[in-house]
Amino acid sequence: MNDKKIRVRFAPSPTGPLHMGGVRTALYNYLFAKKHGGDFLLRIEDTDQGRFVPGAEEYIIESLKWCGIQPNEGVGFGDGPHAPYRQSERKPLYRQYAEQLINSGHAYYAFDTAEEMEALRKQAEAEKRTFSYDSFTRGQLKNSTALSAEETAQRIANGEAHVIRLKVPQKEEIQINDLIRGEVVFHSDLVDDKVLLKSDGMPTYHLAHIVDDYLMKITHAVRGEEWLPSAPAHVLIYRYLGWENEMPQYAHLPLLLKPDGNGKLSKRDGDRLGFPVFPLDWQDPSTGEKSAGYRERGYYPQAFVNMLAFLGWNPGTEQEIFSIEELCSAFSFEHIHKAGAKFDPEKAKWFNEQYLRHASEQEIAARLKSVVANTFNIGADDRRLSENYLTQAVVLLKPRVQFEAEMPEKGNYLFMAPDQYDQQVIEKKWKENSRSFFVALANAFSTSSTFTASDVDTLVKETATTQNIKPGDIMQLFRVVLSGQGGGVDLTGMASLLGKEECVARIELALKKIQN
RNA sequence: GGCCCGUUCGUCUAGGGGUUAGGACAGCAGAUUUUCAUUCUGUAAACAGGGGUUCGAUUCCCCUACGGGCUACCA
Repeated sequence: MNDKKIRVRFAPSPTGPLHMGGVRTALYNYLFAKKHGGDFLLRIEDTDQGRFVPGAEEYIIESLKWCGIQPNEGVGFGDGPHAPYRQSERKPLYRQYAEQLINSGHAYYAFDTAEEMEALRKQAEAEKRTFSYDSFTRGQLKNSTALSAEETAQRIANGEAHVIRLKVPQKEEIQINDLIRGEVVFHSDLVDDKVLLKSDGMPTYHLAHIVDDYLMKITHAVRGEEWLPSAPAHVLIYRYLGWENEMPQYAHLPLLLKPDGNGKLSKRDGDRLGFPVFPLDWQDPSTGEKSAGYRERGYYPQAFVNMLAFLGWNPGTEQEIFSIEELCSAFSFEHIHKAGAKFDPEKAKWFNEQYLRHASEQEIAARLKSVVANTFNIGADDRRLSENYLTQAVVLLKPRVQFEAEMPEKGNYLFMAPDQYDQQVIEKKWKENSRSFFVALANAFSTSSTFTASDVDTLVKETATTQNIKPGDIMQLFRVVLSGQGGGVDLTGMASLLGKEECVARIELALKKIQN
């Protein structure tokens, strides 16, 4: 068992954009596979034709690519020895296994219609019970355990719609050994007769994932905790199919919870609290409804992945910043916390900030170039678009933002002269001698041969002294004159970057516009 | 309702029969700074409750409470 090659899968259904919780599940699968030199594959569980959403599969693939969680086998990733990896394309495979279960007496045909089931459920609800299709009720329902063999055969021969259900035994204890939770015991009396094959001939998740996991030689099934209640049915299916020895080890992951209040994290929470719940932007093809993605919000995929990894897992050390390679070697199921994790959008930003701090200024500058050009309408040969200028701008801006995309807006004064000036600062700091100070400063700038940050510092202080002003009294005014704003990047660094001519021009502009 | 899983600072979590219960985010205070940040320092903040077991429980067991999940011909 232990010498088998580790094979895990991520098996989402294409019913919409991939939720960040799903990405985390994929990530844990990936980390576990890589840690043990195993395989990680992507299987698309599209057995519900009614819930299929166009574009969802592509979205899943693109999301995994963006995150750097690359399957080495599966839909969108070159398939592999077990193709196809899309369950709808494997449809003919499943019926034989359902029939095998019927033949061995572990499953049966059921002819109850959806309407009949609905009525039963309503009635039970009215009596404050829950209807369950199980070992206690199946005898009174329309299925091959209750009907005669002739009638069953007749109905099938007539082409009557039917499903195949698992025949769950009474009075058995079903134990599953979960990698995260240890031994969990269920009583079979409380397990319902799950539908294995639907009336449209498609398998349900229960049958399909088992057949595929078996055929695809999956060794570990890592999935969300919402699957734990149906795990005993899965154990039974493996057992009755004769595959119990090949059954993968199950690991049920804790869920991602809402930041406030209770319940699992949903799309609504993102809208309500203003953070993305999905890796990429998504627009619902039928409603046109849009959902924000981490990528478009400006998150680095590495930061997103790092953040996700720490939601329910920890390395057991105090290190928090991990590359995906480091995550691979540090990962283990023992360090997965059992309780659900409330998602904290603030911490997510913090992770991005950490990656931003360590990002290369040159690379950020290169990425920002076209945005800056467009935003400020700057021609290609302008010095403000030079690598050097942009890089210096990034150096100044980097410590004050959490996302590199904030930089152009936050540092707009590095790319264009202000058109208005912070009135509060002007009123408070502008004195009768201010005008003469700036005239003198412009003069001093003009005659200076070099213009480094420390040159600016010296020139400002010298001018202040000759004008009989304390440097502290004009520093913020100087900032407003140059940028229009009372706060911002390092002042002398900014002046130096803007350059002598631009500074002089901005002083003259300010002198014209500020009336005091 | 039933079944299953869970419960350490506000949040993510470490730890584990004897600890000053550790870290991070957020908060607060201070230092630095021309501003806003960054950075640094400091600070406040937790073992849900009750029973056991034990010389000793936050740690092990049970109960309760609370939270979560499931209870479809959805996954």
